[in-house]
Formats: sequence, structure tokens, C-alpha cells
Amino acid sequence: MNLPFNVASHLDAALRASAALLGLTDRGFQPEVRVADPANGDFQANGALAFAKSEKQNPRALAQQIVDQLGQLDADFDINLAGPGFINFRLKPGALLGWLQAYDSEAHLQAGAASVRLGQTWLVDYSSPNTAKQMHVGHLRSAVIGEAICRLLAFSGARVIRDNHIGDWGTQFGKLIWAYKRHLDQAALASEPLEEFERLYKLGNSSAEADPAVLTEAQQELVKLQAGDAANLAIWHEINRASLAAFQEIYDQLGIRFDFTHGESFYNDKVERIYRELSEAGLARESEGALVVFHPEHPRFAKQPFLIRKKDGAANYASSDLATVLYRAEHFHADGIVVVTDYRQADHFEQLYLTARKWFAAKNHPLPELHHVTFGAVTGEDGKALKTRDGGTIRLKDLLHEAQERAFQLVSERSPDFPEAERREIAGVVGVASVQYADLSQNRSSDYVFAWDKMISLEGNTAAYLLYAVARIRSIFRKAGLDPAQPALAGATAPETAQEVALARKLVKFSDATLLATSTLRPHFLSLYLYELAGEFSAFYAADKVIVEDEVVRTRRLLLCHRTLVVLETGLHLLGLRTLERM
RNA sequence: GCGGGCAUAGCUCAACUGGAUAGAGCGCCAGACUACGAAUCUGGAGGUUUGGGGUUCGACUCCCUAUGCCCGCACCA
Repeated sequence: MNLPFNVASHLDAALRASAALLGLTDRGFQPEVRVADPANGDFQANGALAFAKSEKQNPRALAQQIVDQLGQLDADFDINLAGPGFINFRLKPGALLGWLQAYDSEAHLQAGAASVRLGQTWLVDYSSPNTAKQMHVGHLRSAVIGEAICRLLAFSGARVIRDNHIGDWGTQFGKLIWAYKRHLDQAALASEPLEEFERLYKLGNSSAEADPAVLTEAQQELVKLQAGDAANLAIWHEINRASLAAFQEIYDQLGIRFDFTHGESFYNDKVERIYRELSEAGLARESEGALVVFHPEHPRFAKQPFLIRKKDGAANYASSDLATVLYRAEHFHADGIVVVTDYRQADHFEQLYLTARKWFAAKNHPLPELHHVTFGAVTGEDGKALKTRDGGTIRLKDLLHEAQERAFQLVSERSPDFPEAERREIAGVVGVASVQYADLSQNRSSDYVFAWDKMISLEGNTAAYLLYAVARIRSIFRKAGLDPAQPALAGATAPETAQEVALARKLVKFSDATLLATSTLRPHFLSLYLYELAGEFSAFYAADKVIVEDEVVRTRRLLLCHRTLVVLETGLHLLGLRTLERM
């Protein structure tokens, strides 16, 4: 029989069926199938251990009983027991070949993966910079991780909505508009709008500090804006338009395109309903003039309030975020919402989701899965967080530019015979991919130590290593005179040499890597897999020559090359990276 | 003060959420191109997983505790 895209799920089903025959399922038996250390097999089932423990049985004997019921599986697997009761499954070469023949393109991999979240809608809120400000290195993580998560969710079958929740509403606009009206440099606005807005804000800020009369004027500008004054609203729109255009230049380099840009201002007219519903639900109450929510059952939030309306009656980010959750649930019918921000907002989102769950239950609103995807701070080499107002922050624009310049020097060194235009294009891909991959290859929870050399380095577990593997495979196909889009590989036989088998076994586990990365919303699991796959390929490449006289051997190896190419490219695209023909 | 997070090889990071002998890269040492791209590959050295206790067939992972660093905590987001 043909193995499905996810072989582990196939084993899981078989083990459940076997356990059911033994009457174990009702008593809580779980197979616990996972990818095994290659020395032990391809997959292992650990469930017998935990179950035997709870039933006070001999785990090894129990595992043996389960295995005895697995009859037809031994066509595809070598099955054996090990240790205290591990069940090991090793794919036979013929089964490996069958899987490789079935999953021969990005489209077929996608089709195999898409059953998990078919019919679901997921909304991902990421990047979310403030308007009128440069994006700096701290904005990189949310954008890069968020985009990878979008692609992973889409790969698992979901309809994905990308929403850029920009910070386009706040007290800073009073000072900015004050300065805009008096000191705007039209030429600077046209060429470098964000620099000009930053200059104007600083000017407005320092003027207000120096002169109380200016502060009053700035506050009045803000009041006028919030009241809908036409002139101020026009300036505000201009600021947003120019900011978004500047952001999009960066998003274009990162391969990001949002479906919606519903910033904070979008929810201005939606907060009244929040106050009303939360009060009706008995969740919100007045405290020190403000409207707040306490959670008596919670160790911290019993006393630390969730402040949803300021004492002056104005909304804040809590009210705005509550309105955002409701809008996404009602308007988009989202099954899941993912918000990608740094971990310092963890308290806020815990309070937000705690409140939303109680509120939705009280009001019978359909509740989506709510996820706050956090990531560590970007720190300097001293381990301290880089802050926006520190003089030394690195602009994202400059970072990407320098990455590409460094990549260009390297490409020119390695491939001096390529035309300059092509070297530029390669450097663009390699430079940006290096920056993205540096972020995606490590667990997002940990702090990110910012260092040029580490980020742009093209050695070890880096984008360049993976792109190089892709380029080498494409080179093989050029040499063999075959089109990797439509290779003539009919009649390919099962893997034979140690390196062929190792590579084939790794390829089959692509589905487990994407599943793990998606279910945990941690793209680094996919990065790690791709790095290991590229390593297996490199070892295979060094040991087994592909383009040989013997046609059987050649076809067999070309099949492996081709599937490696497809899986590597599919995986890199899922991470949001572009790939190359040669480099 | 209250609460959260982190601590793994010299350095940067993994370890599939309680599974088998804790793995990679960089750096170091020794090898491999008149072979499809050496941005590569093959070996080697390197560990009391911050210290101390506990839970169990099994702990980097869970609990307690000590230390160190980071972060949040009433009207910024």
C-alpha cells in the first residue's frame, strides 16, 4: 500500500487499531509516535511505557502484544522492540521509493500537507510598526517570524489573513502635527519621509519641552485631530501614506504582502461596545476613575488591573486590542488568531486573552484559538536590549543593504566569472536570506544577540549553506541535460548505498518537520530539518557520484537529487526565503 | 516588593515538550579536489546541562531551593 504524506500518522493509526484489538484504547492508550534517532530507526512508538506504568504491567511484554497485531505493516517496515519497550520502525528501501515517487513536486507536497487545517481561517498579526518612525532591527523578528508562520499555516491547509496592526494613533501626533505645520521640508518629505517625520517629531518634542505655550498648542493639535479636524486629518493621512510606502519597500525585500493594514485608528469607533459588553458581563468596573478588569482567581491579575479605559475617558491599547479580537472573530470568522510581538508584552496578552475568553463566553461570541507568539529581545553584544531612542539603533533598511553588500563581495570572490548584474541579483537573495534565516534558525524564545558577522556569516547553519545545496543540485541537472521541473526519472529504483538510504530516510521526514514547526508556531524546527537535510545531501554528494555511465545507478541518484531539491526549495519558501539557480 | 522568563562544550545555538549514549556550527587538531561546484566533505579533542535537594523504570525537560542576568507591574503601546 502507499504511504501517506505523514508516515508517523500512518503508524499512529495502525498502532491505535492494534491497541483497540487488545482493548487498550478505552483505558487511555496513546501510541506516542515520533521521529527516532536514525541509529534506532525512522520512527519510534513510546506509548507502551507510559501505559504499562499506569496499568502496572510489563512494558516490554505489552509492546510485544501490540506489535503482534500489526500484521500488514511489515511490508513497509522493519519492526523491532528495544530497551524497556520502545517499538522501532525502519522504512524498507521499497517503501522509501514509493514515498519519493508520490511526492515529486511542491504542489504534491502541499496537497499532502493540507489536510490538517483545511477549511480553517487563521489571522496573523505581525510586523506592526509605528507610523512616522523608521523600522529598526527590533522590527525584524516579528516580520520574519510572522511571515514564516503565515506560510506554514497556509501549507497546513488554512486560509491565512495577514494583518498589519500598525501604531497609527497616539499622543505623539500632537507634537508631530505642530511641527509639520511650521517646519516641514517638502524636499525631504519627498525623498526620505520617515527621516523627515522623525526630525519633525524631535523638533516638536524639544520645542514643547522648552516652551509651555508650544506644549499647549501641540495638545490642541491632538484634540483637533481626534475631533476630526479636516486639516489635521489630512496631515495624518499623509503621514500614514508615506510611512506605509516606506514600509512596503522593506516588505518587498522580505517577500511580505499584507491583506489588511488595520491599525489602531481602525478600532477608534469600536471601543464603546467593549466598555458596554464588558460591563454588562460583570467583568469591568470603575477603579480610581478608570475602567478596569480584575481576575480574582489569578495570582497576579487579581491585583494588577487590566486597564481598558483611562480616567479621562480615552481608549488605550487594551480597549483597542479587545476590539481587535472581537472584530477578527466576527468579521473574519477566524478559527485562530496569532499575534507576533516581543515577550515584554506577555503580561498584556495574558490579561487580554483571559478577559476575552470570559467575555466571549458571557456574550456567546464564537471564540477563536488565541495565540501570542513571543520572541526575545534584540540585544547588543553587552546583552542589553537595543532601545528605539538609543542613538545606536540600526535601521532595518541599512541592515538589509549592508547584508546585500557583504553578500555581493562574497559572490564576486567565489564566482568572478558571473556577469555583474547576476552577481547583484544573487547577492540580493543571499543577503536578505541570511538575515531572515539567522532569525528563523534559532528558537524564537531566546534573546537575539545582534552581531553583523554572525548574521551575515555564510558558514555553518546559514542560508548560504542551504542555497548552496540547492545550487549544486541544479548544477547537476544542467550537466545531465535535464529539466528539474520535468525530469525523466521513470524506472528509478530504490536507494541502495548507505548515503542514498540516509538521504531518502531524511526526505520522508519533511512532513514531521513542518507539522512540528506549525503546531508549535516555531519555524526553527523546519530550519533545523532543512539544515540536516542539506547535510545529508552533501554527504551523499561527496560519496556517490550522480552522473555515471550506469543508467540504473544514475536514474536512482537523480531521483534523490530531484526530491532533495523539491523538499529544500519547498521548505525554504515556507520560511519566506527565495532560492537560486546558481550562486 | 509582587510576578514572569532565561542559565547546555571556549563562543553561538539544538535537543521533537518526560525517552535510548545531550547533538550541530564556529574556533582548534589531522585528513580529502588532474571526480557532477572545496561556500563542500571525512575524522579527532572538547560536558558534573549554573549550584543543591526531590518526583520515577527514565529528568536538560516536572517540583522545591540558592545564585546570576533579563523583563513586566494604574492611565505609552
